[in-house]
Amino acid sequence: MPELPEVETIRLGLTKYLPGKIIKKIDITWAKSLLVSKKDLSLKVIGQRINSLDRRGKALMINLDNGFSLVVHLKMTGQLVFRLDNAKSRQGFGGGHPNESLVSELPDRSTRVIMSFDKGKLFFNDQRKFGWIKLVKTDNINELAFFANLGPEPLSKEFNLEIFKNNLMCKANSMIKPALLDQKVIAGVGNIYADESLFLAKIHPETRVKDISNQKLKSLYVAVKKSLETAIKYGGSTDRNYVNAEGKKGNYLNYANVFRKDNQPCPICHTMIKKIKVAGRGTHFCPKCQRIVRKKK
DNA sequence: CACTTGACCTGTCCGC
DNA sequence: TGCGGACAGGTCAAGT
Repeated sequence: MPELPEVETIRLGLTKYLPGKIIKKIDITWAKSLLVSKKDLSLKVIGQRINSLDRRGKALMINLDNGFSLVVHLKMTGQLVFRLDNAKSRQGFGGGHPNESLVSELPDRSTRVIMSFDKGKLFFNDQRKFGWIKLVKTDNINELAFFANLGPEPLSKEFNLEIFKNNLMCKANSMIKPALLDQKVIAGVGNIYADESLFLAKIHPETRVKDISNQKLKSLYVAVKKSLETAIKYGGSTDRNYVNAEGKKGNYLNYANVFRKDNQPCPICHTMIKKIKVAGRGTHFCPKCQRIVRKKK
C-alpha cells in the first residue's frame, strides 16, 4: 500500500533513470491499468521525452516535454520498477534482509504496462489491478478528480499548524483516525502512517476530533511530519508488495512502533500493542499510551 | 464522514 | 489435500 513515503522513494529512484529518456513503445497487458486512448498514446506519449518526476499525495507524475504528464496511482499493490535491458536481479536473500529484492525476472505475472526506452524499461506491476495511469495537462492536473479536492502536502513549507487544525475541524465529529486518512485533510497519509502518527502523539485512534486538546493537535501535527520523514529516510514500508524503483523492499517497518506489531510490547511502556478495527480499517495502538479523552462541556 | 457497504481485484492464510 | 471464506486497504460511488 504505497503511501506518501513509498511514492516519494519511488520518485527519487526513478529520477535517477528517467529524465531525458524518450518513450519508444508502450505494451499493455491489462487495459484498465492505462486509462489513455490509443490516439492520445500515439499523439501525446509515444516519442515524447521525459522531463521530470513530481509527486502529489500518493500520486506520481511523469512530466513529458510536451506539457502533458502521465499520472500514476499505485493504490494497494502497484509497483514501478526500472530495469536496464537484459538486467537480471538477484533473487531475494530471504529472512527479511534489508533491501531484499521482491521482484526478480520482469515482466512477471503482475506486470500490466511496460514502457520501453532506448535503454531500459519501466514496468508497472499491479497484483490487484486497482492502480491506474492517466494522461493530463501538466499545468491542469485538477482536471483529474483525484487532485481536485486533495489536501495540503504535509512536508511542504505551506503546511502549518493552522491549516492542519482548520482542515481537521471540518471533521470535528468524526474519529481522528478516519479524519487523518481523509485525503482532503492531508494528502498522502494512509493506514501505516496514521497509526504511527497517532502513537507518537499519544492519541487514541477513536478519539473524536473535537475532543483533542490544542496541545495534542500540535503533537499530532509534528508526529505526522516526523513519521513521514522517518519513513522516507528508511526507504518506505514494505508490508507485502511495496518495492522501490529498483525492485527492493523498504526498511521502515523495522523501525515502526505499532503498525503490524499487535501482541508485541509497546516500545515505551511494554503494554501489548492491540489491533482493532476503526472505520473498517485495521488499527494498531498502545492501549496505555493512547487513551480516549472526552472534553468536558 | 454520518456511516456503512460495495466495487474494483488477487494472493495468502486459516479452519474445516 | 483442497475448498471456501476472511482479510489485506486506496478511492470512489451508492445505499441507509
